[in-house]
Amino acid sequence: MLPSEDKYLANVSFDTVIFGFTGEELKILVLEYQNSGKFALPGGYIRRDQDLLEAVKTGVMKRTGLTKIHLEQFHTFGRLHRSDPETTKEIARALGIEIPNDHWVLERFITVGYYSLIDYNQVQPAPNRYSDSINWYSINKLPKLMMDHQEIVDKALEAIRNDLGKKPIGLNLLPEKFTMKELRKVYEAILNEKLRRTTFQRKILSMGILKRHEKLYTGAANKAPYLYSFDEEKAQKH
Amino acid sequence: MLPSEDKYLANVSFDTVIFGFTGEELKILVLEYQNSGKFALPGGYIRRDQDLLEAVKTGVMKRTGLTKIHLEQFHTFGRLHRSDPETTKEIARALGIEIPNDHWVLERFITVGYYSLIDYNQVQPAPNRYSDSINWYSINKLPKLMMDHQEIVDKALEAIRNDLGKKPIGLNLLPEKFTMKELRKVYEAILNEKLRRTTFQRKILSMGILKRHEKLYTGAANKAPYLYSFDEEKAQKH
DNA sequence: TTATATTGTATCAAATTGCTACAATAAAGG
DNA sequence: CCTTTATTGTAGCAATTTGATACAATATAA
Repeated sequence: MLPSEDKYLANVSFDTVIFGFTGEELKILVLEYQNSGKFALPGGYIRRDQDLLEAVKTGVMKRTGLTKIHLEQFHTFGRLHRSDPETTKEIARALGIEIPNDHWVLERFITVGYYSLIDYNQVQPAPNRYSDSINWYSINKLPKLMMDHQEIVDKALEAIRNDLGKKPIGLNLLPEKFTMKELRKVYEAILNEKLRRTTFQRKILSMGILKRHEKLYTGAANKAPYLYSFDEEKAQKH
Repeated sequence: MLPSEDKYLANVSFDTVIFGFTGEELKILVLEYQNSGKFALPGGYIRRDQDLLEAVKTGVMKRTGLTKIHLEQFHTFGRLHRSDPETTKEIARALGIEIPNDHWVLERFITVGYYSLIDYNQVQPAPNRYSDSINWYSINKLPKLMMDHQEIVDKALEAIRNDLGKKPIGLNLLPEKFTMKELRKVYEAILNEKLRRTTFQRKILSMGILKRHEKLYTGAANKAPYLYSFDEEKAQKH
């Protein structure tokens, strides 16, 4: 069943770069379409009765199973030949669907890019009805993505690196309570560079947005680190 | 004559916040539609055979007469009721045009926001065929703008403040050669705060992106300041 | 108890920024 | 032509922030 023209806006779509952190690496969710072997970012169309942001939120919820989702819009891609009707047709054909040549999904699309930060361990990735699978791929070892999706990923990374300096968005990639080392590892993975342990700790603590909790006893033969969480009250004041 | 559906993408538009600097104040270009007295940002639709960026560039060229234009995309606005068919109808009616109820320009639009920085003194603002006038308005004394255009201006300001810290975009608001004081005034107008004269000079010069030229003798009874220009070669190295 | 790995902070050096001072003008006015 | 005035360019030092090292405080194993 092809999506109906009455239900969705024409010529506009969204794509999302959904980031997760394994403890070591930064990964994103990539869809693989059945039989055609094409890799793509999760995305979709915008219903005519829905906010753009709502549409994106709903899309990410469906793919991740999460309800509370951190989203940031970072860029809109509007190059003339960025979307490609041939690719769309191929994917459909591999699914046994024939798209009429004048169908709206074959028109040119301008796509709005969002990135999302989620807790890797809470996610049950769910493929959509057109795709074989949805899987985590390391940011450094992505398969060849269709159309301009690699460019979208690159821009998302640029945006998140930029935002990291201003808001403590890195927190969204960790569970509610985390150690200072985990938080630092997140920053290192995003910025792709080592950070000084002591300077990092001092800087983050001096922002006054973290609440300190009990210690975490891992069983390792060394001093146990404290657990921290994001303190909304303290953050408000600033 | 109403724009043809064959020629333009449906449901997507662009709007531009065109900044100029008078020497004291930051201003933007605002259109006023004939008879209806509605104020709006310059914007337009995207031709089906044109890059989004090209469409925006062409639009700004038409309004300003300039050919070399600095453009930055900053946000895309997609709220469900952000565009309003009643407003569009009113504007058309005041022009003596009746828009059929099923016409595509009355549909919902998602709009991509760009800001542009131009040399105030080189501009000959030109109204489009639907508008009475196009005028400079101080950023602090804008008329009531239609639909969500005030929100678009606010976001543009936020974006330019943010970008200013990274790239020396402020230069685009001045003629090719400028004094240090002029550049500082631009920064002050954008950030809406006073900056220390000596610290500003040291910081900008230490970036190593300016070329120093001859002095500017204004006739004032004091030491003449040097003129500077942006040095692309030096900037490349960095 | 001792050894080991890691954490939390203190400490001091190095770099950056804030602030003040002052010499160097460009023109006006005696 | 000498003084006055307003502004510019930069030096110099204090205050703050960041970089780098050191070290005491553990949690567990041996």
